[in-house]
Amino acid sequence: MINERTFGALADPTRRKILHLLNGGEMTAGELSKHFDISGPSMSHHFSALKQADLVFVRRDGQQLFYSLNTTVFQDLMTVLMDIFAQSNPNGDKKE
Amino acid sequence: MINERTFGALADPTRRKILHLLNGGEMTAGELSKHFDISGPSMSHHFSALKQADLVFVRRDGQQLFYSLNTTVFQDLMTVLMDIFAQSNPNGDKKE
DNA sequence: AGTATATTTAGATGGTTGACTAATTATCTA
DNA sequence: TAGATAATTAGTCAACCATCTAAATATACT
Repeated sequence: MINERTFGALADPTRRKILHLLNGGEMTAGELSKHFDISGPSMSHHFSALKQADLVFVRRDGQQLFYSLNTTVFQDLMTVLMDIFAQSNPNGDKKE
Repeated sequence: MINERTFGALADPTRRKILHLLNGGEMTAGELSKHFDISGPSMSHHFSALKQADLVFVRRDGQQLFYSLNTTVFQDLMTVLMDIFAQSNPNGDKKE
């Protein structure tokens, strides 16, 4: 699920805020855009980045596009970070 | 601990591989560089990015600089990702 | 001091990114 | 079909990023 663009997508604060907003449930592009002082096309660019990063799902209902979190990527991200950071270090194997 | 450059630093595959190598314990800049087909100065640039992102520590011993993982950032990253992705976050104990 | 080794800093270059305005596509309603 | 609304795509531009070579800095050794 995680691809080469996933971390890059997370690197932008606007996109992290979009994801955070989607935490509360799906929202339309327009609703999301209202939370930012950024032009519609620029917002669309961010939505595209999030889509390509597999971080969000999209569905259309009439004129509106509803975005929602792809929460399965969350687990994948955790796994990747664990792989990078969880080390066989002094305390690493301690059970509690 | 996490700053605006942390996610950006993680967005580069070379830097993720550096971090993964450091998982096994501290290594010198030279040792790390041997694992990549990238010039020394470019590697140094990546080390600098990782330092500014608070992802690694550095210590000098003689001519050599030893890099090691800053594992506390791991927890911070987990917390931030949980804040973004974990559905319904009533407690809101954020640590950013 | 002089030389070798380890690493970073400086400067240049091509590619990527984030922003904008203008134009286009998709859909709804009359 | 025409007009309004929602959102994206196209085109542009400045800023940033990853890379390189060359030069500089820091340390060790003789």
